[in-house]
Amino acid sequence: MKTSQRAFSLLESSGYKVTSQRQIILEIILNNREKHMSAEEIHEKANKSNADIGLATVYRALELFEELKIIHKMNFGDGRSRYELWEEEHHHHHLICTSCHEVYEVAEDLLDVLEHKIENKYKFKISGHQLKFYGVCYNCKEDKKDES
Amino acid sequence: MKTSQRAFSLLESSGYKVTSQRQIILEIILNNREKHMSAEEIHEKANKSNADIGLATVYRALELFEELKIIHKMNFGDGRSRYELWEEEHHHHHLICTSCHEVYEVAEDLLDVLEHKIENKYKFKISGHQLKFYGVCYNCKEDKKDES
DNA sequence: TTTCCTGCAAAGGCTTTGCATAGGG
DNA sequence: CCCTATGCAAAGCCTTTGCAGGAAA
Repeated sequence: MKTSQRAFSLLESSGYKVTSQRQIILEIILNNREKHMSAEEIHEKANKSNADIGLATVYRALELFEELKIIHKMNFGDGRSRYELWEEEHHHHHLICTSCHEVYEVAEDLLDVLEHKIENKYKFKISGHQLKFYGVCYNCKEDKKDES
Repeated sequence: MKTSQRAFSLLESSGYKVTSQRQIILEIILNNREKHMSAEEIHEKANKSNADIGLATVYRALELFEELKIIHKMNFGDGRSRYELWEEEHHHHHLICTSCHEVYEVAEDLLDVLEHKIENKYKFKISGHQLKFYGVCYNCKEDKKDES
């Protein structure tokens, strides 16, 4: 469980306290990689398996984790923010199904060439990116059976 | 002013009415390409130069335009949705400065290869994409003067 | 005339904030 | 002990909705 160690020393060295609530919240995120949970969902999970944590505390912890680059806030267009581990090189993309609204992760990155081009042409120092593809996933294709 | 013609025939053929409010709202969007305006900003502009349009009407028009693929709703992480013309092949990306929060547009696309790869590997039929780069823009670079 | 549209205000949903208490270092 | 963190409830935003009057077709 390296990630949590790193995260907590980061908290300490930044002058923040390692509270039980923060530990629980981070643990939930770690145990649910690739789930893109909302604050509400994290809150529910926390209170299902542990003591009572206030929703406001969840929001404050998430804000802090984001500031420390432990997690990433994202938006998939459903009106609430979703969170994901930062992952050193968080070089993956998301496929969002416009039919069932499922979100899939894609390992490929391949944006390096494009990034360099943009950095030079626009004099813009890139520190991160977020790429979403919209479309219809395998499970939602009408002609799914024909493909067997 | 081709785009608005196309938009209004689309409205009619879909059974919606061409009202003055919808015309004004679309006109504002057309006259402010690349501005990524929020509903509130469109509302302000509308009431500055014209009669009174309710904010709810703006939201309803934007929702309709999005459904008809006349515009695109996006999210730049500032808590409100922003809108942009659909533009047949809306193949451009956004540079978001983490310092001044300005949003720039990039003409390059170059995602075709990646898209095909993903379509095949994940059996996902892609219909659109959205790519955001985060970083520091030219105007916010500290070493700006050294580069002259 | 009929049906859809608009404005207003109220309601909704997510997120943030104020304040008194609890708890980490 | 001191100072930050938490919980609760209230407040803040952005967005959506209900409803009665108004405007397209």
